[in-house]
Formats: sequence, C-alpha cells, structure tokens
Amino acid sequence: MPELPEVETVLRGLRGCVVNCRITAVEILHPAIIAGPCQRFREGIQGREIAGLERRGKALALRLRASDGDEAGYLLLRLGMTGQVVIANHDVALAPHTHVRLMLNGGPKEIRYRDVRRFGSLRYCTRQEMEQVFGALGPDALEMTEREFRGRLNGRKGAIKGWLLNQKYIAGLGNIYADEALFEARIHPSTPADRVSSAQTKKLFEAVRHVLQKAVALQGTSFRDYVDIDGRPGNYLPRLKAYQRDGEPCPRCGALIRRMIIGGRSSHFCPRCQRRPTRYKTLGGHSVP
DNA sequence: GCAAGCCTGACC
DNA sequence: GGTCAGGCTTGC
Repeated sequence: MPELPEVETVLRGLRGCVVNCRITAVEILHPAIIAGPCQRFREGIQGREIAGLERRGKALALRLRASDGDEAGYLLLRLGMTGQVVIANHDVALAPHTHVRLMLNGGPKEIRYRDVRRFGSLRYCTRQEMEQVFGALGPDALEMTEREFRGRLNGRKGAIKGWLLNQKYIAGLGNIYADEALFEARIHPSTPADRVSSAQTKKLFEAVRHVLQKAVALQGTSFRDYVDIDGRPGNYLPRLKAYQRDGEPCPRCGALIRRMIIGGRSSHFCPRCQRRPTRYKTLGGHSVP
C-alpha cells in the first residue's frame, strides 16, 4: 500500500530519471483512471517538460513546463491502494492493468501507470488547483513540527487511530505506518485523541517520524503490490512489528498481537504494551474513574 | 468476504 | 464543524 515512504521512494526514482524529459505522447488505456475530462488531461501534459517533483503526504505532483520555459501546471498522481509508477521501454510488453503510458523524449523510455484496484487517479491541474489539493491536506508527516502535531491533535475526540489516518490533520500515514507508530509509542489505537497524555503525544510524534524515516531509508514496505519505478519491492516488511502480525508474539513482551476493527479499519496492536487508558469511559458526560 | 485510500453524504 | 458509514474495485 503506497503511504508516505512508498510515494517518497517513487518520487526519488522519478527525480533521477524523468526531470527535464518531455512528454511526447500520451496513451490512455483506461479512461476511468483519469480524474476530469481525458481531453483536458491530454492537452495539459502533452508536449510539456517535467520540471520537477513535489509531494505532500501520499500525493505526488510532477511540475510541468512549456517549451518557452513558462510554468504549465502539474500532473497530479494519487496511487490509491495498488497504484504503481514504473519506467519501461516502449517495446516491453505491458503488464496487466496498465492504464496510462507517457512516452518521454520520443521514446523508447516511458512512464507507465498500473493499478489493479483502480483506486488511484491521474489528473492535470493548474497551479491553483494543485495548491488547492495540497492545501486540503494537513502538513506532511515528515515536515510537521511537534507543535503543529500537538495543535492539530488538541481537542479531537475520535480514536487516535482515525486521527492518524485522517489526511487533513497529518498527511502521509496509512494503515501500516499508523499501526506501527502506535505500537512504537505504546498507545492503544482506540484511545480517544483527547485522552492521549502530553508525554504520550511526544512519544507518538517521535514514533511517527522514526517509523517513516526508517521506512523511507528502506524504500518502503511491499505488502502486496507496491514496487518502485524499477519494479523492485521495498525492504521494510521484515521490520513490521504489529501490522498483519495478529496471533504472533509481540516483539517487546511476547503477548499475542491482536487485531480489531477501529474506525472501520483493521488495527493491530499488543494488548499488553498498548493499554487502553482506564479512566476515559464517560457516563452523562462525566469522567468515571 | 475481505483489504485498502479517498470521496460523498447522513447525522448530530 | 466533526464523526462515521458506504461505495468504489478485484485478486486472494
């Protein structure tokens, strides 16, 4: 599942091989993957050069430039659940579920977008539209300060797990790294956000950074589908301590990792290391010890 | 039937 | 405004 570390790995791969390339042909094999009219997409990106790459959370944007050097909007990529961006030679057979091909500099090199589940999308955006999309997201999880983290957590009543997954508060975490960060910080995923103590908040902030930085260094986690632009899987999978390890012993204390649905998402945690706070049940709005 | 990210809409 | 449920998709 592409979360921040996987998207960052894709960005770094693209930065090394598509910057200053011109998109000379656009082939859309599955129009439903394009957000908005296909014609606008085509006209927006065809003939443009890729001037640079930007990322906020899981959103990836290719900055475009016209032949005269003027800015020419963005190609916005969201990988959804199973989206893959790979560099391939034009004559190499298409992998199944390849939806878009962008030929570079007349070929043979091209960017291919593949997506089995088709939860992802490609979109042409003006700079204003792109800023709107990025602006709707919270700060990038690796850019945000502890002060911002605390400020955005403050007063939230829902489960901390749901808060971590909500991209408008903090951008970049998905189910894998949310569970891993909560495990590292020893916080039960169903703890109401406003019951996370100040000390725990600090631990959680540091755990989010630590887990994401480590995962970026290892080129992400390949649970099912994720691969980088050269088709290689990430190396973080063996480092997962809680995600999808229900029934296995906790690497810290040996208790069996449990799985439960919280906020509609499966959550994996150690019932011994990650205790629920005992005093948050409310009756008639009053705290009951 | 389940998993995921993200969008929409219902509800208070 | 927040919070939650539903729907999209398809290989396992």
